[in-house]
Amino acid sequence: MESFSSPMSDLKTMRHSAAHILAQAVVGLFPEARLGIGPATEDGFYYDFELPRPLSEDDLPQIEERMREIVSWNLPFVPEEVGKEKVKEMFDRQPYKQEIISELQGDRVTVYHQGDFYDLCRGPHLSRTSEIGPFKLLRTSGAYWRGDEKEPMLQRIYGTCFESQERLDLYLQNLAEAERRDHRRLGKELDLFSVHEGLVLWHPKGAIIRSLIEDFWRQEHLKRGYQLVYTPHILNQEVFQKSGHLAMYQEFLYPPMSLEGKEYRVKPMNCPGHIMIYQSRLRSYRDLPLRLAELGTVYRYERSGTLHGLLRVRGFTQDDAHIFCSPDQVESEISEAVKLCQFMLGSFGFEEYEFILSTRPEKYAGTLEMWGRAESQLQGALTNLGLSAALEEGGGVFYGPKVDIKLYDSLGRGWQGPTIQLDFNLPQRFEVGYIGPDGGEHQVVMIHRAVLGSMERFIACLTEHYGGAFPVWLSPTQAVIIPIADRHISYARGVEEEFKGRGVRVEVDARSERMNLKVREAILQRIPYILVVGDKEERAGTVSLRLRSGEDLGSKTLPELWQIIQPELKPCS
RNA sequence: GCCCGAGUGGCGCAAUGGUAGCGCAACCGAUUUGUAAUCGGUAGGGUGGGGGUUCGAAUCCCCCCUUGGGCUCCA
Repeated sequence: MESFSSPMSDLKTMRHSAAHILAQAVVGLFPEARLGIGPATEDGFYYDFELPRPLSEDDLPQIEERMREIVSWNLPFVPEEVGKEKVKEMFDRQPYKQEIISELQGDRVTVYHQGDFYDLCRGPHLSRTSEIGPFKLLRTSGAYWRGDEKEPMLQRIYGTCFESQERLDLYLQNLAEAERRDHRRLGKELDLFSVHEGLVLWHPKGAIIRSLIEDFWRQEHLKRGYQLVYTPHILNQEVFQKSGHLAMYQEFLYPPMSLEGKEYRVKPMNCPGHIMIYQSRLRSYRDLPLRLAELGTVYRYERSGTLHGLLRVRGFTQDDAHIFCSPDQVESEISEAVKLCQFMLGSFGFEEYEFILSTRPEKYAGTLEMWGRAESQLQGALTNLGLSAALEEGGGVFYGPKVDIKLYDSLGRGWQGPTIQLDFNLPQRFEVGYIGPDGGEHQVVMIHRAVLGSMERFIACLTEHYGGAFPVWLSPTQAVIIPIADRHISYARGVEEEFKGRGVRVEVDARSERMNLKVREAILQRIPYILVVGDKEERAGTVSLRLRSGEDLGSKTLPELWQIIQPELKPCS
């Protein structure tokens, strides 16, 4: 049961009550409406309905109006304990409610009503409708009954409600701000990439960001004993039959290509290729742990409705690695991988994130014993690092337990990013082994891990995280020199050469436009350093420095400028 | 995939039955400028694709494609 005292649960209660008022309003407008459920959510509430006609956003003001009316009636929310049979009668025209009632334990059920509107509800609620805070209906959408696509599609109305108008306005402002930070919008404005049916085209400015991240990634992996590999984009499909991917993920695979009686598939995973490299010769325990890393591009046919900018795509590059090790190396390898995740995220300015430990699902490969051991190894590695993880019981993949980190987009939606997964399935299917000190053959343990997730998803989150103002070392253009008049261009070129020679991505904006326009555009492009040069600067051998934040740092000599820029050129770690 | 919404020049938008227009960008010209949009001119689309209704279709109907929100948060 929820506590009544904390402000958070007060807000939840209020939103839940708001959902009931929404339902009452909708039933008022559509007496034949069938009700689904209407809970409070993290930042608002919704209610699902089956209605005689589709709703559109244009219906929302009318429904809101009706809600206000109900609020003004100041009806009490009244709970009632009713016998199950009686409740079934009360809701005899509500098939979805019937379904819920028949699944409830016990023979008495709580029903709430405000005015003549009755709803099945555990509560709690506000005491009267007038206590509800300022609210707003936000959007409509479809939602399967019980989230199951075999069930009918209902119409969902989302809204939110706060204790004060200021909080509501702030929330709506945040929504607007999130829209400005949306990576799809920034991707266009900053000319970073475009996406066509889930396939990404990286434009020059996005490509340089990506390649800088990849360079950094490679260096950090080499430092940590990983070996870089490349594997082909297509393989004979026998490999995917053997790995089980073909059977398991059939619907996500692109169809086969046939040539000379052979069938090839575009790879949906990098693991089989890495296993082939491992198995290219006999391995000894002395070779372990063997860490093979690849920025491996994979293709999966995601359902059209789930595609979303760079966050869910059909072709993406995993920052993948497979660690082949002996059972006693597992814990330390996991631990190192977790540390690498932390290091990587920290290097890109992500400070707050949560680990999620997912355990054995209902359908699983391997033995109970393997799972038990692996889960405790994952947990152990986290504990030794002083980290806690949220537990997701049964959330593991069929082939092994995993630890994930979610990255959040500007709207607060979480997306799986870094992940460390144990795999019991592939070593068995491919008989991946090594010769132990005893001269016998032993099965290897495989750890599959990605410390960023995928380049696409990671860069999407990075873009939203910084609102397009990437750190200097990742900025496509790091400095722009703006000559005030044409006669300053040659001085500007000299400054450009000087800093280009020092590895700065700098350019001169020599267009025949006014300085004001160039400054404006430089700021909109989030260029970190804006260097204005005119007569004064040329005489003194300086530049006038302005930052994308709008801050004006005044006149700087070139050595002074270098002192400012140089420390920003490398990732701070 | 499913529900609802949207697709109009490179981008952002207008025109809801009378034959497509605005801003930015592009191009040409003028201007040489002191920290978030200089001025003028030129060109560019037949409205995502296909079919239909109509004297006449961005506008209405049907099919398809693309795209946005959602389909997890358990009375």
